Amino acid sequence: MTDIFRQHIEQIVTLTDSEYEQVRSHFIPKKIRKFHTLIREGDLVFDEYFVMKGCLKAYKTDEEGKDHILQFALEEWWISDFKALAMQTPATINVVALENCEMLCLAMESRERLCRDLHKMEYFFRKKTLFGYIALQQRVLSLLSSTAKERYELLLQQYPQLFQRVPKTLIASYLGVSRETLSRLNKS
Amino acid sequence: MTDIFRQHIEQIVTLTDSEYEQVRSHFIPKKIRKFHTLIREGDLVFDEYFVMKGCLKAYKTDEEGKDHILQFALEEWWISDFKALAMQTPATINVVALENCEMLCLAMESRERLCRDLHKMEYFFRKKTLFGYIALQQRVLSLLSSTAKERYELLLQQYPQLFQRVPKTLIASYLGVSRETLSRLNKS
DNA sequence: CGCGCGATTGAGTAATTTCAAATCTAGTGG
DNA sequence: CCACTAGATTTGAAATTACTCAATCGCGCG
Repeated sequence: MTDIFRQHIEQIVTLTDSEYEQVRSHFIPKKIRKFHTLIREGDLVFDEYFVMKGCLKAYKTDEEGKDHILQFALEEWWISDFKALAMQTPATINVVALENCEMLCLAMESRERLCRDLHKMEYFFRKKTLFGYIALQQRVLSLLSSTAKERYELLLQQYPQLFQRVPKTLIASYLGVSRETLSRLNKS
Repeated sequence: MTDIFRQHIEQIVTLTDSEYEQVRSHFIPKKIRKFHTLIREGDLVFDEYFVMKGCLKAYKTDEEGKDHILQFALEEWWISDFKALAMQTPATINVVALENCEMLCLAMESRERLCRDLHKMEYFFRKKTLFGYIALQQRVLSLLSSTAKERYELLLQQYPQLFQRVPKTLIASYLGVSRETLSRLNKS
């Protein structure tokens, strides 16, 4: 089998087989069924997850009960409540499976130990985090300076698979508009 | 003198004097005057900057000529066009001094070399980037789920100094509302 | 004193939201 | 194969919100 996890890491650093075994040994497979919750608001969070198969959403529910999507995670994405994980505070978002999912679970201590023991992995996580930071800067800029239609088209272009797999309502709440407005965008 | 740069790093990793000298030797002091441009859209970007004194804005101008603030940088903040720096593509934002500024300038190769030579510094940059990522996630969530008034009050609470130092117009374009709307928020 | 910049206010306009209803679609069981 | 149902999407109309543009205000500085 082609190991998408190893490939994912080796896009950034090359590993010997024994290094890879060392890395892999810290990840624990985990499955979760469609609609089930991986992280619930208020929970303490100890792990982050690499998605092998399936699709999840991380979202926050506001006072009025409306949901706002912080991120989706398809195959080869990482997901968690990174703030809760880093600060060891209760989760402020929910993470829920949109399909049956298979993940690799990495405990925070495992990540830190990997980074300590394998300089390459500290490099890997630094780069990965930097790319995430850059992507979020782009998202902030697009929230500030683009119309909903432009944001929609950009997302469609960047992640066309997403539109086959998640309901439009969720796309709307990722883009920051109501589902009715999103629907009307397609027409014009 | 109290070295705010060393303190800044030692909030995350402790360094021996000689390690600190090694780190410090890669940073080149740079001054820039109020209203002058550090990075101009279209430039190639080779450096990132640690602000010792002063205040800058990173912003994008849209097709209609309106500015949108991606970030401010006060003392002890880092600023650059991180996307342009990481990808070695032309800058898509401008970085301009709002006051006379003193910075420490770090070339990308110097950062990578520091990370290679000093595992502690790779750890430092990984953590720093993670905190930046988390802060941006919070900003995305507040853009999606909070009213302009709530975002204003959060910013005021987190960075009260900012309001003494930058015009309200810029605060408005950071929050994603017109300056008139921001002005009316204070009243209600 | 008067100039200029930033902030505020008012009025009209444009865009988005809300709420309700209608339509479409995929999956289920007869 | 077809009818039925639940969920998702679309459409319509009214209400709300934010925007634009223009005018005014307030303050610091020469």
